[in-house]
Amino acid sequence: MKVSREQVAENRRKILAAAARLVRKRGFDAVTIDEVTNEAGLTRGAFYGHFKSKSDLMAQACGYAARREGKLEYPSLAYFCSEYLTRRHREKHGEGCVFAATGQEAVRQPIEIRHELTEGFKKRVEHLSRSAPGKTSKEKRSATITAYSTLVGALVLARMSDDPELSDELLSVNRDVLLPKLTRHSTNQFTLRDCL
Amino acid sequence: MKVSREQVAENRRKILAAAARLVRKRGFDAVTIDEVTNEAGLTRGAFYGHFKSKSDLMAQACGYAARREGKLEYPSLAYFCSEYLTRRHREKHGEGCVFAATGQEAVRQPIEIRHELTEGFKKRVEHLSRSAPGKTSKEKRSATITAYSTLVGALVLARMSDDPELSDELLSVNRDVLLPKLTRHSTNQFTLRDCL
DNA sequence: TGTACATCAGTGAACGCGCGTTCACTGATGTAC
DNA sequence: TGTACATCAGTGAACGCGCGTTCACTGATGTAC
Repeated sequence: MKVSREQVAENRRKILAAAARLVRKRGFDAVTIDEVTNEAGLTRGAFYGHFKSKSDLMAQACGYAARREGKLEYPSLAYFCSEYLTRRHREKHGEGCVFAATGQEAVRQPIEIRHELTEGFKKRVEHLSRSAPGKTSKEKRSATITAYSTLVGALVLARMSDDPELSDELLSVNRDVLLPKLTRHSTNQFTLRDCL
Repeated sequence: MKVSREQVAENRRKILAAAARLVRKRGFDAVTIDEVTNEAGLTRGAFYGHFKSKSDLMAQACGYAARREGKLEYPSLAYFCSEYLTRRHREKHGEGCVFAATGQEAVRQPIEIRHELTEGFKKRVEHLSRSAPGKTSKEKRSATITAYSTLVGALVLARMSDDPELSDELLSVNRDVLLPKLTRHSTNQFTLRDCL
């Protein structure tokens, strides 16, 4: 049956949020239209009124997740790293960093998906660079890129590992190496709670 | 038709090598039994004489790739990093680092697959630690783990990026940050060519 | 404001395709004599 | 060493299932009067 215009917008938003969660939890190939629409409280058939195809949805969901699902403020790089390398983040497969959760699979996905992720990553680097250590903006950017690379690799490897000790070690070792470098010169404003 | 015992062993080896290549290139879900057996010069039906199931093959293929496909010598950590962060490695989707190529997807795969990757990763860290900077073996291990995390993250992000400049930047920035740290104290034996 | 009806978002069955897996068959291997 | 035959690795058709996508239908919305 027909629904109100507000309901249409709300349904679309729900599909997008469900997709952004499920693509990180289950991956591009494994997530199904059924799962996504059911999580949004709809049925399969409603889907194609909102999106052109599955990969269209995936691209938009990646963009949504990469833009931190609409959150406007960014945490400092130091705080971001400190929250990133935690058991909590490692366990949150549906809500964590979209680059660590889908970046590697995205290589084999349509260019639209890679594009959304790339643009999201650029934005994030720009934001985080502001609070990065370094005298010039080039130094700040380098510090951010290396830190982010380390975060993504550490999380991917920690999640991959079936040995809990190794997994914890990956988080703690990288934390010990990374954090001192960032807090030394940073403004140390550990105020934001929504960094992931 | 029946084939000789040597041919059976050779066929099995070919299937394994093809799977190790294709799983890195196409991912666990996307690679098919058809692709693998055809690349090995066989047909679909021959498969179940060699492996219990697709995921059995995937686990063995991951173990095979993680053990560097039978290569015995390990390069130094510095040389390993220097070869890792190259355009050549970024482009070699089927032959590069198995952790960067499949680690993130492996999270959603059967435990046997994760186990093979984890054990392979442990072995590799142990080997590379020997040539890592640091006074104690704990320091060497920490340096190796951080370096490897950075490598994996950098390669995943570089491959994800649809912007060639950003992709190159991910390689070069991490290279500039990582290599000086490793060569300062290392033995500098850049002799091995088979590090990936 | 009230009513009649055209619109159209959502439903759920159906379609088509691809893939993992099975199986009856083939014919080369390798062994028993 | 030579031969007859049992074994069994590989073949390719077939099965079953799941998933993306389509479509005829339903009934609530929202507009024209």
